[in-house]
Amino acid sequence: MKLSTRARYGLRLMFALAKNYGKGYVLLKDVACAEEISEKYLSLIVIPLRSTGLINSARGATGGYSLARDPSQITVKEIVDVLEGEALLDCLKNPSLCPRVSSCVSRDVWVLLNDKISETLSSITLEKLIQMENEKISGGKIEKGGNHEDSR
Amino acid sequence: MKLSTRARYGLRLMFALAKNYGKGYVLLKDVACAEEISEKYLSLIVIPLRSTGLINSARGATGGYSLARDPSQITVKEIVDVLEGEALLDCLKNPSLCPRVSSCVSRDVWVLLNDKISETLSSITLEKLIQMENEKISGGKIEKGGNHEDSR
DNA sequence: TTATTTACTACTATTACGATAGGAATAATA
DNA sequence: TATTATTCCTATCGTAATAGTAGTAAATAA
Repeated sequence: MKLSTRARYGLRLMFALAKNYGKGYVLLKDVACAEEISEKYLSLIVIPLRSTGLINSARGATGGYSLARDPSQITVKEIVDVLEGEALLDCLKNPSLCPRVSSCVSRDVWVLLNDKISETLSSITLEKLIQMENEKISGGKIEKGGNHEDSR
Repeated sequence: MKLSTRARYGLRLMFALAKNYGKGYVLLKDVACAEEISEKYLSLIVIPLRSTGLINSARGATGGYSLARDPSQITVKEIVDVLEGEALLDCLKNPSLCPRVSSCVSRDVWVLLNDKISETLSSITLEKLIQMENEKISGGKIEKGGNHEDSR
């Protein structure tokens, strides 16, 4: 039940692309630098995201990556599924793996949990994340009127 | 986001103890046999469950393990937390680990997910699991008298 | 004493994870 | 055409976690 860095980095990458949606390609180098992630490592993470059709890519000079769909049309679940695999447990997708599936109550727990996770992650789109960040910035900074230096 | 076998086996063990609650000690050997889990491996899993106070143990002949509390008072969350660690991510419990915590929107996603998982697992007690199994059995078998159809 | 059980410690094999390295393919541009 | 900048592909590697085995010590009821 630990979250892999793959998924975490992947989400940050997708978020960066989302913020640039409609403005052309984004360089992996720039994302890697801004997010302080190894560019090489990020370049591995990006591959499944591309082959699943979540992002587009263009080689060569002026190339880069861009979101394949509007940020409102991409959920965190899609990203996590690609980078982490869909199921919490193999017998969830593949019941034939275990002979005791039909009578297994503990499996029912995991099915339920898996559904809850899916539901939660499905409800969060990249657009929503952008909104969250905006609210965070305007909420954390000068709140109308009295101004003071922003921390950091 | 894979579930470890530790947690899965642990839940099955706890469930077995729950079904025997109030009837004395259960032998690890019996659980291991019934659940087709290596007794040795199970004997490792049982240790943290004991030291957290979820179960009691007694050595020697006529010894064994028993649930420390009523099945209605033990949630799946407690079991999972013991065997798998509480947080989906280190920076959730320990924000100081990451300098970008305050501005990190993706972290907010994981916080939200973590809460949902906790909430879900907290809502399932061992007693509930016993009920689920009973319904499963009576639902799958012949309905006595043919009166009420509890279609779950 | 003996049989039975938990408790403890050490070891091992396998896999997954996080990361690095080097170069090939592609495209813009000078 | 040569150069440069980028994605793309494959291979490798060290470390840690996971799943599991093994052997022995300690406790306890009979």
